[in-house]
Amino acid sequence: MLTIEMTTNSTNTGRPDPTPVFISEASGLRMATFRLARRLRAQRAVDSMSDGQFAVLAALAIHGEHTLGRLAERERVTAPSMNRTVSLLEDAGYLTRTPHEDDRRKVTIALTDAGRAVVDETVRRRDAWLEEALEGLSPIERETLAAAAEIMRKVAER
Amino acid sequence: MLTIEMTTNSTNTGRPDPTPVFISEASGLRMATFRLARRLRAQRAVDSMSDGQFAVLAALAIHGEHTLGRLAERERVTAPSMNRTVSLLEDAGYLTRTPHEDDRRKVTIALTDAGRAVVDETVRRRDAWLEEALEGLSPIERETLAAAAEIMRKVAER
DNA sequence: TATTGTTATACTCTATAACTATA
DNA sequence: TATAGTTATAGAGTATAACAATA
Repeated sequence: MLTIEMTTNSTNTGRPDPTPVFISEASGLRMATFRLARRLRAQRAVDSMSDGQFAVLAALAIHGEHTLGRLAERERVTAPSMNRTVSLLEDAGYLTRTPHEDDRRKVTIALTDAGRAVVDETVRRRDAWLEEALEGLSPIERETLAAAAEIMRKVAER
Repeated sequence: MLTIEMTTNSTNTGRPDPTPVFISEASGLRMATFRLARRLRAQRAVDSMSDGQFAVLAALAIHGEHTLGRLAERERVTAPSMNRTVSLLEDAGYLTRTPHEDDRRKVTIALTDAGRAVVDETVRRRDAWLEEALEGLSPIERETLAAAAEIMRKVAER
């Protein structure tokens, strides 16, 4: 895989840019992705819940119960940080911490019904907001977005 | 022909879904947008800088100098929060705080060359990462993403 | 001895309330 | 009196270091 040197910014030294069209594509997609993500993130079930807290609940909803260490690893924070977040969510009644069956050093962290409800309601609001927006588009535009979503997932996973 | 991968809600209660295709489109786009945004956000010039700090520098780079209040308003945080972030960025040499010309209660906050360099380098890295990913795609896939970016911006602005 | 989780401590980022300076 | 910014204080979220329990 070859590396491309990009010079799109305002500190351009004057050297001509070899691939102007591709650069424009990347910048446009980057900005559009950030703006749409920001709008979607604003749609929440519990307004006082931070993104980090919600991400933990969402991970448990999608991937099932975790040990503390695996949860910290998945969210890319340290174990003490995750321990603190988990404690707050436990106090709020959104998840439970139970001793692991086999290895008693570990704990099993799982969603409660209340925690699952928060995830479901947040997902519902975000999708409802987006759905309403999609309804204002043409069929071709919607097909373009659906196809783009597949490609974006592929790109994000590389 | 593109197949949309269904990612139904695992807590579906059995209630019939009135618009399964549209919801699938929305869910797919929502998840793809969040994942790509997360990957892009990880590409930074200064690794220790928080998203909030970088957002301030980016706002100054895009929209020019601000008073403290306008900057807080734009980033949707309180004036004391923004004041603290601005103080840290000022200490780090990324922006300057100067008295306002007309109204001496106000301060004018502007990027330094170092601050602009951080913004430029971060943008460069994100676009370079994305550009490399785009190179692995077909021309049609790239066209789809370029068209989708336009639509996503339109959707985000509604 | 190594691993898993937790506690101790510290710094950033957020907020609300109170204060200073200026209009 | 109202506005712009700042300071005081507190809670959330992050980290590293040290500790306890278990394998």
